[in-house]
Amino acid sequence: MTTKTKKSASTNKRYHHGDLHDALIIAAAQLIEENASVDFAMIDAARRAGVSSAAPYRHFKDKEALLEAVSHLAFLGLTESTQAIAQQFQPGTEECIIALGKGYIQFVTTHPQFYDLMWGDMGLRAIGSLDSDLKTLGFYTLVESVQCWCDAINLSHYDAPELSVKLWATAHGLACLAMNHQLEKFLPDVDIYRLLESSTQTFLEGLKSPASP
Amino acid sequence: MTTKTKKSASTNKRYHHGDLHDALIIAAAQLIEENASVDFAMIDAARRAGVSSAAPYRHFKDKEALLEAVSHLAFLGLTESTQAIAQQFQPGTEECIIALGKGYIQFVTTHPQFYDLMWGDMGLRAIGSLDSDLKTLGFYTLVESVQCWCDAINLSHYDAPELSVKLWATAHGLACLAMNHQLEKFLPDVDIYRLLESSTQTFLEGLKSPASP
DNA sequence: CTCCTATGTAAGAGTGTTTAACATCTATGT
DNA sequence: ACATAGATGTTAAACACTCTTACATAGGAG
Repeated sequence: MTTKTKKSASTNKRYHHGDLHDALIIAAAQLIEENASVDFAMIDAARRAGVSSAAPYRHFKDKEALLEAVSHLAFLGLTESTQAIAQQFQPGTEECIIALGKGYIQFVTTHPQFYDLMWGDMGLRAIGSLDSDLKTLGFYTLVESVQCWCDAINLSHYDAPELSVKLWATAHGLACLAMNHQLEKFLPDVDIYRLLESSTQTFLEGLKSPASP
Repeated sequence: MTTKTKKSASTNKRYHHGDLHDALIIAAAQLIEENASVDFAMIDAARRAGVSSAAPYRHFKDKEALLEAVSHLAFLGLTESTQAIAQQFQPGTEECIIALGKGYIQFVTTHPQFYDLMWGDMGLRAIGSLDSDLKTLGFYTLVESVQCWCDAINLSHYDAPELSVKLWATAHGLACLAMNHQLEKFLPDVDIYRLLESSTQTFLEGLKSPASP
């Protein structure tokens, strides 16, 4: 025996390890970050948490379930970041809408390794319960701001969710292209945030134009 | 021996199989399509081509090399589709620009299994030689049309590549969101092509507005 | 015809996921 | 306290997949 009783490193919520469930999520997130890929090894996450290779299966049905938990964490981060930004700006202003877009791009591009988890491969399958709430919260923050913008300049005939999807798509697309190094290929030394800003401004300008659908 | 000499099914370029190289690419593409994932098994591609599990490694260094070849095929399809569309419309018209966007969305969303290969995980690493030419051809088709549009209505002070990137980003973003079932979640019964069309129109309208950067 | 090289096969090493059987810890009731 | 049930963790091994090595064979050039 090695007398490694490991009594109370952290809050002693769980039995043996203390909190293997969360420790595994954190370990997996770290490995994904380090490898810049979701293709980490289950056994490495286990080792990093200080347990044997089979232990994780007491907490997660399989590797995909662990990935889903990490995905949940990632969406939590995005949602929190979005809401924090919304509170720093006057809702309904162009600045607010642009800031939300910039924040989105910032989050996505600074965590490229989480992309697959959030929108890629994984997004297509699985992802059950958390799907409804967590994934939509951030979007409705944007919708709220867009609705305010419409009301403020007498354009209430527009459908705020639809406009929001269009704005979201542009930010999402720019973030994707940036992560794939497409932006720098066609626009050397481009600033993605400036791109989003001017793009959004042009779009909003178009909405104000008399020749709008 | 099974007397399966398989003499001349296709052009007899290669020795034993005839053309294992291409047969493997096709088999891999099929498997990716069927599994709706790039996570196919090398041995299955080999079996489908009628050879042993080690044979593919005579033609492809590893699995990633085979995936890269499939990716090449996918980009070829996208490029051809884009150029075909460009030829059907008067360059420089809004119809042409919108059609290019619709074609892009059509290609991406009808081949969702190729997304990872083209823009996802794989896109980030590897992908060597084909990167420069094939991946850019389609884009420059768009740039050309945008440039014509600018010239046609005296807006030549705009940077066509930059505008093209913005338009591309919107189409790309919409396609991504559609594949992840985000569109239908927030806009039930939405038509993504109508969304792209109105979005593009609004953007172009914004460019014509006097209050443009 | 014989040899060289491109191509393919068989077998297995290495890596990683997951399960099964067994061991140990914590909580709970008495 | 103490026993016990059930949750948590360990070891060993089954299974799947990638990729390598050693050997076999086919077809063309001399």
